[in-house]
This record gives sequence, C-alpha cells and structure tokens, in this order.
Amino acid sequence: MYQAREFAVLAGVTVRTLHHYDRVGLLKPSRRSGAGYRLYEDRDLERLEQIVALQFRGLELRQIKELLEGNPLRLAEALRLQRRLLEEKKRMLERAMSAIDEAEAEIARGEGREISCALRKIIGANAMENNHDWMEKYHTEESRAKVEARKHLWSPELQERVSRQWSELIAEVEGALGEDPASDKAQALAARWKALVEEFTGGDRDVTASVGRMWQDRANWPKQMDQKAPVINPAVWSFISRAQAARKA
Amino acid sequence: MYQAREFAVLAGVTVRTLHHYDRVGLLKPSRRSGAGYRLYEDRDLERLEQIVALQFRGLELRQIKELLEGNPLRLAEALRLQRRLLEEKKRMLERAMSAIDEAEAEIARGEGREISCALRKIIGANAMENNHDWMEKYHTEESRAKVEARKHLWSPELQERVSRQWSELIAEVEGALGEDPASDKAQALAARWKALVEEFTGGDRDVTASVGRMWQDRANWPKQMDQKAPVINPAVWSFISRAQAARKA
DNA sequence: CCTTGACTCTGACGCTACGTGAGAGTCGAT
DNA sequence: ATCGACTCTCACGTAGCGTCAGAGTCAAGG
Repeated sequence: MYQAREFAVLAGVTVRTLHHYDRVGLLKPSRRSGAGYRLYEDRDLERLEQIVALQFRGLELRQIKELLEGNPLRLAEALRLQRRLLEEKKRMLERAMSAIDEAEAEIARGEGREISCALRKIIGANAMENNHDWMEKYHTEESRAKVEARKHLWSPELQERVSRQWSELIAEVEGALGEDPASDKAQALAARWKALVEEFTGGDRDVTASVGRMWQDRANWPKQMDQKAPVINPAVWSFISRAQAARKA
Repeated sequence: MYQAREFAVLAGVTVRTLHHYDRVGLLKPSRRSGAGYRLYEDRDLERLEQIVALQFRGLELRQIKELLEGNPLRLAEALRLQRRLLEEKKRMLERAMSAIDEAEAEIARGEGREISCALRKIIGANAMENNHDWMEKYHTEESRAKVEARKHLWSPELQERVSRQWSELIAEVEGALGEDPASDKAQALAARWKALVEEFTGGDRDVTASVGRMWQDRANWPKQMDQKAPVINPAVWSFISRAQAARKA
C-alpha cells in the first residue's frame, strides 16, 4: 500500500501525473485514507507500468484506457496500427530533414549575396514542392509512376475546369438525392461522375484504386486540402454507389 | 490586395490560422477595411509562404517569428539545430517501432495462453529496458562502450549508497556556499565531489566528458528523472567549479 | 428600402497531457 | 502548539489552431 509520492517514484512518473490519470479514469487509486490521500497497491503499479509502456509506444491516454479496459486481443491490432502511424511520422521527419538539407545547401551556395532575399525565395519554393507528400501513402509504386506520367496533361486551366465540374456535379447530386438510383437522371449523374474520375485516372485500375483509397480516408487529409477538395456529403457517395450498382443490375 | 479567405486559399491555410497569426504577431495584415476586414498584399503572401515552409521543417511559431524578425544569418543555425532535434525524434520513433515489434513477437509466441496476463508482463518489461534511451545523445561510441563494460559493477546496493552520498554532499555544499572556495572545507568538498564522479566514470576522460555534457543539459532531461537525480542548485555547481579552480592555482 | 445568403470579425471554450502556483488540510517530530 | 514536509483540489498555462455563438458587412434580388 503506497501513498502517491512513493508510488510515483516506483514507476518514474510525477504525483501530478497520478492526479491526472485518476481524474481521467485511467488509473484510480485502490483506496483513499481518511484524510483523502490516495493509496495504491501492487496491482496498481502493474497497471501503471503498462500505461507507461504503451505511452512509450506512442499511444494516447484515451487509447490506452480503452485497451486496458477492453478485450486484450485488440492490443495486437492497436500495436499494428500504431506501428503504421509511427512509420508515417518517420517518413514526415525524414522529409523535413531532407528539406532542411536542401535549404542549408542553398544557403551555403548563396553565401555572401543578398541572403535575406535569397533565403525567402528558397524556403518558399521548397514548401510548395513538398505539398503532395501526404498523398504518398495511398499510392503503390505503379500508380505513383502512372500519375507522374500523366502530370504534364494537367494544366492550370484544365484543373480549374475539372474542379468546377466536380463542384457542379456534386451540387446536382445533392439536389437529386431523392431520385431513384435506377432512374435516367441518376444514371446520367453516375456516368458524369465516372467520366470525371477517369479524366484523372486515365481509366487505369491501379490509379483508380489508389484514388479510391485516398477518398475513403478523406477524414485524415491535411486540413489545408479542405478548400481545394471539400469533404463530400456521405449521402452523395451513397447515392452514386447505388446508382452505379443499379446500372450493373 | 486580398481578403482573408482568398489569401488563406492561396497559401493553403485556414482563415482561423490567419486570425491566430495576426493575434500572436506572426503575420499582421497590411491594412483593415472600414468594416474591420483584414486586407493582405503580395509581400504578406511571401511571408506566409516562408512561415509555412519553416513550419513544415518543424519549427514552432515562436521560433519562426524570431527568425523572420531577426538576423537572417541565424536561419542556418536554427535549421542545423532543428535537424538535430528531428534526428532525435526519429531515433525515438525507431525505438518505439522496435519496441512494438518485440511486443508483437511476444504476442505471437504466447498465442492461446493466458494472453491478458502475459501481455501485461511483456509490456512492463519492455518499458523498463528502454528507459535509458534518452542518455544516448550524450555519449560517443567509446564512452557508451566503456559505461556498458562497467555496468556489472553497479549493483543496486552500490547505487543506493552512491545516491545517498550525492544527496548528502550536495546538501553540505549548499550549507557551505558562504565559504571561501580555497578554504580547507571547500577543498574537502570538491575532493569528495570528484571522487563520486570518478566512482561512476572510472576516471575515464571520454566518460567524464559525456557525463559532463549530460549534466550541462540537465534542463532537457526527461521529467521522470527529476526524482532520481534532482536538478542541482546552480550555486552548487558554481561553488564546486570555483573550489576546483582554487585547487589548481 | 428590405430581405437573404454568404462572408467577416471577435470572444471564448475545447483538444492532449500534464506543469505550476495558490490555498488549505494532514502528519509526525519537537 | 509549532514546524517542516507532505497531500489534496482548484485553476490557469502551454502550442496551434478548431469550433461555435453572436453580431456586423456586403452584394444581389425583389
């Protein structure tokens, strides 16, 4: 039976941490003394060590709480997902380091000449070039190469036209949500949808699959994409799916 | 001349972000309309792009603000420091991933047997083993190997004794701060200090240098070390330094 | 002129995981 | 009783915005 301070020392945390964990329900003390002091026992220490271990692996307290309260079989899955998240973070770190290297190289080259102005230009350019890194995880080697090969077709004018067509199409679908998915109107909308998708993918299966994965994960896109590609009403997706299914039947 | 929304779109940020940057003084609008609307111009866009670029490299807003307002020559230094920070983060990520791999392997081995109990043991053990990773950055290859070679000498009883001796010595030094560093008393304290240091380092120069670097960076240690190795009053360091200098003279 | 929808602004609370300080009670030794 | 060390709760703070409420602005249409 330990009081807060000695208990905290055993696991290498602070008393404040124990207060916090108590408050969020992650680790409650076994008992309280008459004066209100928190009293912990050995099984509490075991749980705290588990918390510390999972935290080290990058899981958040809310996640840890669920895991320790739920079916332990989910632990394996949580660790797998977490590893994937850590891999992504590592990739971002490496890119940032690489970007620093580039900026440093440019700085060295520009030594002695209007550094202030040159630095600003260099930094700006680097940032723009790296704005698509977040898409990497949705692509396979094949689909990435194919998208790269079609990149030159994608002029600013074309982008603007397609973007406008998407907006209009989505608006029209929203206005037609009450239609029968098998109706002529729904079928026409579905056909236009498919055409717009294919305008980007070139009809390629790999690229189509990658784009599909990307859009299924729309909630996790960087927030700056919200203006360029707003979240689409789930009812719209549902309607188009049903319209495309009705076409096949 | 742009209003907030169109300006935000140009740089891929949100209006809320612009509000925030205005509020913290990172990026102020050039003007305000009669109605209070923020109005930005092209040089503001250039600055915002720089902000975005530096943010991508992991610098905090406060750092970015200082850099953009100060001597641009400091940018190179800031980027160098930042790269070091990112390397450290990467190392921690890799260790966490490695720890997940180990936990997953143990889970696979223990399949079908009391998973709940086994999982908790495995997780606890892994966390304890990795608690010294943060020290890595202070060591060279040589010093790390030498510390490792002496590890077996470091029994729990010895650790406890040394820890107590450090506490007592520090307390005595604090009580002697008013003494002349050249006095017999000060010299005795300095000698004891040196002996305790050498008890850990074995008198090795590499290890001594590593430990010195580590303690100079005491402010950046993990917070759980605060109980095992409390921050030492700077006056104590100063006194010991002066006492050791007085001995040499 | 009024209405309407889209836009802008400020103020304030929220998120994650604690750190810190204030103020008050508890405990054990003197 | 006093004192020093300890415990507790409450509440504000950190970084970088997101979100919501409420109010004002703007331009187009009736």
